[in-house]
Amino acid sequence: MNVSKTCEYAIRAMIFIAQKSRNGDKISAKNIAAGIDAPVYFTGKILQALSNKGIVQSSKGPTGGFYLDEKSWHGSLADVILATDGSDFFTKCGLGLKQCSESHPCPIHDSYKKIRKETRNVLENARFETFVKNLDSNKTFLRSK
Amino acid sequence: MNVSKTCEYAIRAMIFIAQKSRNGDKISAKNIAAGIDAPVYFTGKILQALSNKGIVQSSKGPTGGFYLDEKSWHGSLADVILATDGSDFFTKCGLGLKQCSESHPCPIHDSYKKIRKETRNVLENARFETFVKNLDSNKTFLRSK
DNA sequence: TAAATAAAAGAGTTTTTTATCTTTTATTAA
DNA sequence: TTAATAAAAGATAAAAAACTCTTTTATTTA
Repeated sequence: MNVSKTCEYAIRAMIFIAQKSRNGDKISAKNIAAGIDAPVYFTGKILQALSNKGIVQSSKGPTGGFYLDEKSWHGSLADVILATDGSDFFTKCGLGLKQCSESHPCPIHDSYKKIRKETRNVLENARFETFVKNLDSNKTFLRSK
Repeated sequence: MNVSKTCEYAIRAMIFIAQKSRNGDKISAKNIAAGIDAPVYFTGKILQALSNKGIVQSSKGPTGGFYLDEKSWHGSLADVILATDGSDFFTKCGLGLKQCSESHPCPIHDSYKKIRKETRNVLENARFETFVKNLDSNKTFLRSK
């Protein structure tokens, strides 16, 4: 829960790309930003980072843009969160204590463990492909304006 | 998951106060900061805010300090998170979409709903009083140094 | 092969969060 | 009734996150 704003844009962008690039199209950062109602330059930077980590694919030049290969198409929300916010999201001590571990736990260690297990499970099984159908039929939405 | 640093200090402070003020003692911001290895002035500010919201009690002057009344003693992690990070933590759309709601959901609405239910449940039932025993017996810890 | 297109890279700026310091107010106890 | 103590309040400062702009590199197609 509570990912960075960068990560929110990243997830929205990924779901948008999943929907729009199914047919082989490549989508420009500009069009993605417009499609998810996000700041253009910032979206570009975020996609650049995701591309470097192999979460999304890209190609330069005219007809270029961002798209998903077969592997990325099956990616999950957990992958995006890991790429943008780092492994801290899934592993960091809830109280920020460096020495906290299974054998040397902070007071809320067990509570957090329970939450994390459920969170991780849900996010790892939430794949981009899952979301496209509901988007296509307008049961869900991505852009405000 | 992933609360602000302010909230991490707040929870650590609250658990520390719960442990140390059981016998009626009042604990100064200075001693609390030392006890949880947190920045003194910042801890003071955080406690001030928590005090304004009734999460913790305080009194000025010599022998003054922070303590918990009967009601606060039974408080939960959810109370602290709500006070420091606001209701967004429990209710904000996972993609940051203002218009997202039960009847007009974003793509990941249902996934987040599931995570939130578990998260909220755990945090509301994680009360300060619960943590004191394990701290007393050194099964858990709060300060690094 | 030149013009156009789009991502990559790099260098800012702005805003928010985290953290510090100083002054004021309240309370206690000598 | 004054000196000491501790929180409250207010004003900055530093660091991180969010966001923008410009230049460079790669690619396409006319």
